[in-house]
Amino acid sequence: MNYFNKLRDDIAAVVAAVGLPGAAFAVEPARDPAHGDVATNVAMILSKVAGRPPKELADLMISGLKAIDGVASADVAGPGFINFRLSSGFWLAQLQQILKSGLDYGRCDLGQGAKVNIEYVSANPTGPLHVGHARGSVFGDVLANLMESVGYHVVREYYINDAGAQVDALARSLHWRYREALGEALGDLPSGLYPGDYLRDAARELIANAGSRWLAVPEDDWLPPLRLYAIDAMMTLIRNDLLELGVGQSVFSSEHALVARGGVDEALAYLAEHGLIYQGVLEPPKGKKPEDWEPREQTLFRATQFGDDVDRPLRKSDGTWTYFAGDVAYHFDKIRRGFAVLIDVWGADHSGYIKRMQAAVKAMSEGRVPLDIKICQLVNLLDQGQPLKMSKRAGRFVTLRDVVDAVGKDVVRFMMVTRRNDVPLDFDLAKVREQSKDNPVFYVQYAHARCCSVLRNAQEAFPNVPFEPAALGAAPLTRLGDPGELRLIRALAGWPRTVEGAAQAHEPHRLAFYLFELASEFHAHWHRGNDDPGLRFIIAGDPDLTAARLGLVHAVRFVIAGGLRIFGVEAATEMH
RNA sequence: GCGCCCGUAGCUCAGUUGGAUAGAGCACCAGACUACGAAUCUGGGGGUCGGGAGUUCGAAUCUCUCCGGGCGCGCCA
Repeated sequence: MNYFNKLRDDIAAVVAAVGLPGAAFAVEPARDPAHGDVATNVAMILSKVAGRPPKELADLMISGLKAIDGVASADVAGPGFINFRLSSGFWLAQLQQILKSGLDYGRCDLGQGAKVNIEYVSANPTGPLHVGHARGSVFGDVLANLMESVGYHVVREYYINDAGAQVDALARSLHWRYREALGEALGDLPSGLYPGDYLRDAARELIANAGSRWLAVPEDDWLPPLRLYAIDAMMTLIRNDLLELGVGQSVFSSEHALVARGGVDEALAYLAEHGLIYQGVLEPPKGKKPEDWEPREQTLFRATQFGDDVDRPLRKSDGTWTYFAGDVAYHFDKIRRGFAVLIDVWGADHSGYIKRMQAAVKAMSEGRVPLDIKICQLVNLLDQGQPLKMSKRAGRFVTLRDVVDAVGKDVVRFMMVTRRNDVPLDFDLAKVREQSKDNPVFYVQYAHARCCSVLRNAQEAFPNVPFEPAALGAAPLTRLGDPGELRLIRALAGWPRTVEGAAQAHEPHRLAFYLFELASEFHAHWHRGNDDPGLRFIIAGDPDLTAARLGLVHAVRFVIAGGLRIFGVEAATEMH
């Protein structure tokens, strides 16, 4: 389906036929349409290994290249590029392919069913998700959709950090609110506990379920059960927030459960067997020595053997595991579950942990399982250009739910992947409600709605002509030939390559840019019809031409809707 | 002090994994509606790709080094 791949195979066959060695060369869209449709650097790449000038090699191959199916012309240009122009028959065949594939155009089997684990969100279960979580949630979810669409078997996962001091604080916070709700006058909430009304709600539910049975017992007795109760309540909250956003992991892995079943011991035993754990003393960080620094002997992982800067501690001085030890065990578990690729989606504040985690995975998988860690930078929440103030300390922050309720899930989802994950993103509540080109969600959906609109109108104009995509595949598509129409077809035919590239790079934002550009091409072509009515899609009295052009409209609609489906965004059929 | 990320038009950002003359949008200027939906479109000006050096046929992209911004830096997760 990705015609660049097909052409590369054809070109490679010509290379072999003239007796040149194989090489990794590129087949790409020509940068300038004046150059042609497709360009390859094969002659320049081969010139290095063959020790002959690119031009000479190109001349050697040119007659073979011109004979490739679908190639209308091939020319040598510039420093040794070979530019191809593809035949109109070739482009019409692409269009037919789109009409045949429908919403599935662009799907492929690149991944060949390989198992990929994508872990995302993994927010601590201490409260509802805030707007900062939206980016990682959507990024992970869209990346998962994208990987599935190119043939990977994807498992979407959430790691619940339910084993540390934070969930103890959560349990104490719940107990405080519980006592409060049962009538005790407690005054201000002690520092270190979680404010926020959601725990008042949880306390009231607790009373409904358990009455006052946790009131008069010592902390050692109420803490473990209330911790479980609180984590469960918070995870319910979080899951519901995620569902509101259209995000749904299928696997929720509990750190507590992992530790309880000996996962940490197993992972560390594996590392110990391979001689990667030792007792040692770390140097203080240079130039920033903490005031309370004391040399301390710790259990360390030899991360430096796998590219990290220092060896990393696995055990705290009180004998319990560090967070890193738990994460090592968790990734060991993922490796043992047989994933070929691991992807973690983290917030920017965790970027300091990338190297050590990758070192651990490299060590535990003997270099076989790549771990790609995608860092999501901050989202600057604005309203009409003004930053929205939030105070997490006071428990007042803009929740994910607030934002989804305000602008809708489709808008949040699309906007979160309109930037590369590793650059900060401005999210302006006023702007995304605008119906203008400033608002990319609107602009893309508007293009789709226009497609739907013209299809409705056409059916009214020709009540007896079948305009379904299946019928249009056989329509006289050769009636298409206007340069604007061919531009659109070329743009459409580039979709599979865009999907493949985005999937290989784990960069879903590329799809957003593609869709914006495709929408732009479509709007532009639309307006050519304003200036020249002969270019409109619906031509009264010419059902054949209308049918051919509606084939193009259907194709645009399919690609936009298929792209939006990867984003998990509805393709609107009308704008209001 | 060290590590990672970022630095591209006045602003917000792309740049197809090293390719040809670096591209969009916003803003600014000049135009296009008795409409297949003008919520849009057409044209114009605007650049030392943070600076410098290197690698090669060729660098925004790779290496080194400075400058600037963000995040992080042994018992927080």
